[in-house]
Parts: sequence; structure tokens; C-alpha cells
Amino acid sequence: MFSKACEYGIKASIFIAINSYEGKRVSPKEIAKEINSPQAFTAKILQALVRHKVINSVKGAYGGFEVNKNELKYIKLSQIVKAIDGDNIYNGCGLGLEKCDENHPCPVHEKFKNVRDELKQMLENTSLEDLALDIKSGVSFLKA
Amino acid sequence: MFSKACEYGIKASIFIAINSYEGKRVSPKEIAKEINSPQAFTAKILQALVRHKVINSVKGAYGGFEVNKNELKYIKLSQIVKAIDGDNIYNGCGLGLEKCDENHPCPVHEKFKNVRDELKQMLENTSLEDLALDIKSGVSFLKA
DNA sequence: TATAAATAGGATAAATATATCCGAAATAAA
DNA sequence: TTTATTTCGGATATATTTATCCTATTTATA
Ligand code: FES
Ligand code: FES
Repeated sequence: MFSKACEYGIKASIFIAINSYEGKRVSPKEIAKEINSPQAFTAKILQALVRHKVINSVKGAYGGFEVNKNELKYIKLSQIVKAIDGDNIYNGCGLGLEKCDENHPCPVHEKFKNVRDELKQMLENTSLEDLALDIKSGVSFLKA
Repeated sequence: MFSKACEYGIKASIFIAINSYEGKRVSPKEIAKEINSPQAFTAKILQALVRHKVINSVKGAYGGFEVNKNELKYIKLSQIVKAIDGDNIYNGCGLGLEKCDENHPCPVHEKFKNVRDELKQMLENTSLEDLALDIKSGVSFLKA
């Protein structure tokens, strides 16, 4: 469904969000440990998220990754996925035709569209705040 | 969403189904042309589908790939996807945790489950016959 | 039985995704 | 201003997916 990079990106963003509630910045090392991911690879993904302005980074001593806690409720899962995996999953054809076209549909178009749109809605309606609060309250987990 | 191999496998199966209605067997060459895929790679995927008994092959002169036309309505998209991509998309965790566990859910579990289950329903309820008939009647298309 | 036609399957190549490493640049504090 | 700390970014390595090629095996028919 999502690439490894995207999975790491989502989990990393949630962990950053949790710490930003408390005004704490976190490093790739802490993040990788907490979400059980390869550190250097995770760092690369964080860079991409910074470039796409999903999260913010501060270089140098006492730096790290953070996110404005007032924006947490406006940062949606869809932004993270789009930044890392692109928008093929939202708009692309399920059977890989060059483009998904109502007027030239692939065999699964009508049925696939429903699933794809529900996924889209889900990602667009889920904020980093929603996810971070569930982790904080122990309802969900970032690693096994 | 699906691997390239899986996309080719689905489209190939549909084309085979259409021809099997008319008692015709088809070759990887014809299939690849019709679904716009690399021929040798497509042949490998067909082998896998034969091993998983989704389609049938006949070697030698006048041979080719076919599927029992009386079974077309019982062959579901889910069988093809499972044969090629495995069942991770049905049962796996959306964020890559080792397993999807109600009692130890990842942050997106509750919301992801709905989408995943709808996809599963869709694949299990769609038969090769449904898809083949739409192609035959010109409602949908196998390539751009 | 010999021949031609077709799938099966192993070996290999190319492309992409995943992962690691290291030096450069930026920044806070001593 | 120097030092320690931390992200940035390029180069490289590994694994997986996608794709190609060639030979073996099977089969219908002449
Ligand atoms: S054309 Fe394939 S999903 Fe729309
Ligand atoms: S635990 Fe992640 S989807 Fe169920």
C-alpha cells in the first residue's frame, strides 16, 4: 500500500508531534529508535518532509525536528503520503493505465474508485493531532 | 497499490477469459500485445498463475493459456492478487508493524481497517466473468 | 518417428527502492 | 571566536522488483 519510506515518514511525524507538545525537539537517532526504523534512511525521509514543509528542522546544537503544535490539527496524513509517495495512490489507475479516465476506464475502474476515494477521504480527514493523542493515551503504538 | 506483476496478471487473466469464451487459447505474445506489457515478464507471471491454478496452460503445438469458461464466474480478483502479491494487502498493517493486531494497534489501525476491508470485499466479490464481459461490451479497456 | 510449435524454467540484466556512510554547513553556547 | 552539536546532501552499497534471454520439455500433427 504505502512504501517503507512513507510508513517511516508517518510514524516519525507522529513521534515528532508528541514531543512538540512538550516543546521538545527530537533527533533522527531518537526517532529511529522509537519507531524501529533504520536511522540514516529515516533521516533522509525527514529531510524530504522538511522540504515539503510538513515538519520543521533546526540545525546545530539544541536543534532537531519539530512541528508547530498549533498546526498539528491541520497537518493531515494525506500531506505526508503525498510528500513521500506522490499522488498516484489518490489519482492513479488501479491497473496501471497511464491515467485514470472516466471516459476510458480500466476493467476495475468503477469498483476501484470507491476504495481509492475512501482511502483518500481517510487520509485527508486524519490529522497528526488525532494520531499523536492516541499514542499519548496508550490507545495505539508506534512499534511492536 | 498492486505490483506491476499483479497489474499485468489481472489484465492478462481478463484477456485469456475473453478468448476462452470462444474456445481460443492465447500465447504470451498475443497477451502482451493486448495488455501492453513486456512479453517475457508477462510469461513468468502466467506461469505463476498456472501454478496457483488460477488459469490453465497447454504446452506444445496448438497450446496456450486458457481458463475453463464454466468457472469464470467463480474466479475472483482476490485469487489473482493473492497468487502474485500475497495476502499482505488483506491482512497486513498499514504502517508495516509485524502484524495487524486489534490488541496492539498502530496509529492508523481503526481507520485503515475500513479501507482495507472494503478493498478485500471488492476483490472477493469481483469475478473474472464480470470484468471480461465489460471488456467484450466495450465498457472498459485493457490498455490506453 | 520427425518436426514444428508452444510453455517451463534457469540465468542474467536493468531499474528502482531501501539503506549506509561521510564530509559540509549551520547554530548555540562556552 | 572556538567548539560541540546537529541537520543537509552527495556518494555509495544492498535488496527487491521488473525485465530479458536462452535452452529444455512437452505436444499435435504431418
Ligand atoms: S481507469 Fe483504472 S482505476 Fe480508473
Ligand atoms: S495494526 Fe496497523 S493496521 Fe492494524
